[in-house]
Amino acid sequence: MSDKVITRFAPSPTGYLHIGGARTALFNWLYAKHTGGKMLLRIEDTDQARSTEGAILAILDGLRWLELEWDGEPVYQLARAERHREIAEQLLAEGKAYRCYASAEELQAMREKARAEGRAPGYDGTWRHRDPSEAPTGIEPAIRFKAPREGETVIEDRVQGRVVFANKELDDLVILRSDGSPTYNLSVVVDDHDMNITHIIRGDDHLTNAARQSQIYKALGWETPVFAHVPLIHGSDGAKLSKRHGALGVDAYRAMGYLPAALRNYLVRLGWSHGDAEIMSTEEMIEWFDLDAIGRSAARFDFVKLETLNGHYLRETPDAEIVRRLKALVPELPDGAALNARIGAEGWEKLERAMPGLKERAKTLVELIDNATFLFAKRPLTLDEEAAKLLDPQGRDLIAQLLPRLEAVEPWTLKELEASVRSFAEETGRKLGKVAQPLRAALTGKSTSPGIFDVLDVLGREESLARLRDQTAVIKSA
RNA sequence: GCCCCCUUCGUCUAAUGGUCAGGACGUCAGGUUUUCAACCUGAAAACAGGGGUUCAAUUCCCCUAGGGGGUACCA
Repeated sequence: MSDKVITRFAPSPTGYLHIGGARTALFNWLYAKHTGGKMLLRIEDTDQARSTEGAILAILDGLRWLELEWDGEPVYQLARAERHREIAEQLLAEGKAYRCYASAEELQAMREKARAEGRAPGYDGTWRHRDPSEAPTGIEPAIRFKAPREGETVIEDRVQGRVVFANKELDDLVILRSDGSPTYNLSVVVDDHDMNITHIIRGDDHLTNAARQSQIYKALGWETPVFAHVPLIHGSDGAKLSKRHGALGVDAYRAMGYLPAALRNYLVRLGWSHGDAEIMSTEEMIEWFDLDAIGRSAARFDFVKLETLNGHYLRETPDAEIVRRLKALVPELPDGAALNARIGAEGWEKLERAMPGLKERAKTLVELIDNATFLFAKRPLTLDEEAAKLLDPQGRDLIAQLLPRLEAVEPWTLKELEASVRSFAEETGRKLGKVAQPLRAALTGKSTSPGIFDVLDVLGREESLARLRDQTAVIKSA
C-alpha cells in the first residue's frame, strides 16, 4: 500500500445527482487530482426500496457531464453485503458486538423514555449483557455494535477541526438487521477500508456518523481515514435547499443551458476560496485546491452569480463548441423537436456565423438559442399572424417592403442585418427604431424578447428611447 | 429535548491582536457603444448581541440569540 491519496464519491441512488452531491464529487475529484491520487465511485444502493436504476444512470451521466471522471469501475455496495455480514459476524465472534432481541415497540418506548429524561435517545443496552438463553423464541435478533460507554470519541476533521463526542451520547448501533442485511455505518466502514480510501470528503450531515464509524474502525483494528466534512449548501433563503432554490439534479442545470465549466467554477467557490481568485480554470482549481481552505459555514445558493459566471464562460467558448452543445441540448428542450426541425442543417450554419453577436448577449445556452430565433424564420419571410394584428397599416406596409430586402441577406449575421436595415431606413427616410421594432415583432411574434433585435430596435436613437419603450408597451398590451 | 457544527457588506468570501476590514456577484452613478449586451471607472454596503482577557480586539475565551446538521433494524 502506498501513501497515494484515494478519495471516493459515494452517492445513494435515490434520486438525481443533486447540486450538493455535485459539489462533494467536485471536491473529491479536485483533491484526488491535486495530490495525484484517485477518486473512486461507490453507489450506495443498499436501500433497495428507494434505490432505482434510473437514479444510478442519472448520477453517472451527471458526473460525466460535469467532466468529473472517476477512476476504475463503480463499486455497488449492495453486491458487497456478504462481506459486510462477514465482518459483523467477526465482530460478534470477537465479543465486540451482540445479538439484540428488542422489538420495535420496545425500542420506541426506550427512546421516548430517554427523551423524557433529557438523555441522549438511543438504545439502552438491554441485551448487551443479557444471557442469550433469555432470548425470546421466534424472534430473529439484530446484531448491535458494542460502543464504548466511557470516555470520548474524537474526530480530527480536516475541515471542522477537532470534534469531540462523549461516548455516552453514542449508543450501540445496529450493524446487521434481523433480516441479515448490513446497515449503513457498517457497510461504509468496510467498503472504505476495502477500497483503501485514505480521505473521506463528504457533507457534514455525516459528522455524527464519523464518530460511530471511527469506533468501528477502532474495534476492527483498522486505520481510520482522514475525514473532511464539508458544510452543506442552503437555499437563497438560508433554509434547506429546496427545489425552488436550486436543489435540482445536474441534468436540470444542463437543461437550463449552463456549461459544466461554469457550474464547476461556481460550485468550487461555494465554501472554498483561494485568495481573491474568482474565475479559474480547471487546471488552476486542481493546483490550488486544498482541504484546509474549505470554510466551515454553510453557503447559500445564488442563481444570479451562477448565471454571470455562465455568461462569462459562454463568451470564452469557441463558436463551434457552442453549436455542438446546442445541438445536444435543443432536442431536450420543451418544444425542442419542433425547434430542431425548424433550425435544420442550414440553421446550424447560420447560427455559428451569427454566434459572435449572440454569445455576448446570453447568460445561458437556452437564452442564446431563444435570442437566435430570428435566424430560423421561414423563407419566404412572412409576417407573423399574431404580430400582424399588433401592427397598424403603416407598420404592415413597412414590413412588407423590408422583408424582401432581408430575404437577400445571406447569411444573417448581426453586421449584415444591421447594415441592411440601416440602409433601408436611410433610403426610405425612416427612423431606424421605427423600422426595427415592428420587424422584430413581425418575425418572432414576440415583442418583448430581448436579443439581437434589440440592437436593431434602437439603432435609430434620434427617436427617443422612451418612445420605443412606449411602442413596445402598446404592442404588449394590445 | 439531547449532541455536534456555524455566524465578516443583500449573497459568495479574504485578511489581521493595532488595516481606510480587501475581492467577486448584485445594486446605484458615470464612461464607451447612435441602443442592448460586453467592457471600463466610481459609489453605497459587513465584523449577530453581551461580557471578559489585553495597552489594544472583527481576530482569543465565555454566555445569549439566530441558523444548520444529527438523534432509525434510512443512506
